[in-house]
Amino acid sequence: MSQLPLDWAERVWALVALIPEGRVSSYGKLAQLLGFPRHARHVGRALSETPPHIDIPWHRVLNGRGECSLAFQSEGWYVQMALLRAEGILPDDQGRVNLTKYGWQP
DNA sequence: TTAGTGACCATAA
DNA sequence: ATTATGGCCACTA
Repeated sequence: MSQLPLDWAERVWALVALIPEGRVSSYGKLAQLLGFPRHARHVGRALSETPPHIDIPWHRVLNGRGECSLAFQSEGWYVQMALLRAEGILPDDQGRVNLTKYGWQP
């Protein structure tokens, strides 16, 4: 299961669950909020290991440039794009989300 | 033990 | 605007 300390992953999931519909955040931002400013990679890792029964808005987490960090046009990429569009978050011409506009702060 | 990798990021040209 | 570079740290081989 979790290759990362379980408490860490659970903190990530709990924080992601707080992101309201129509807003987004980034890996680095979440790591910062959790008190580990340079651990962005571990936020991504925790999300990649989210068990199916944990229901959180993982699609609201993008990289620091407002882009989807999943492989371009991969299965997950399409899913994330669709979920974002479904809640009114529309990427710009470059396929990116404006973080200053949609970015979430607790 | 070392080297490579990754749903990352800040900074510098 | 874009690339390049160095840093980050847990995991794996």
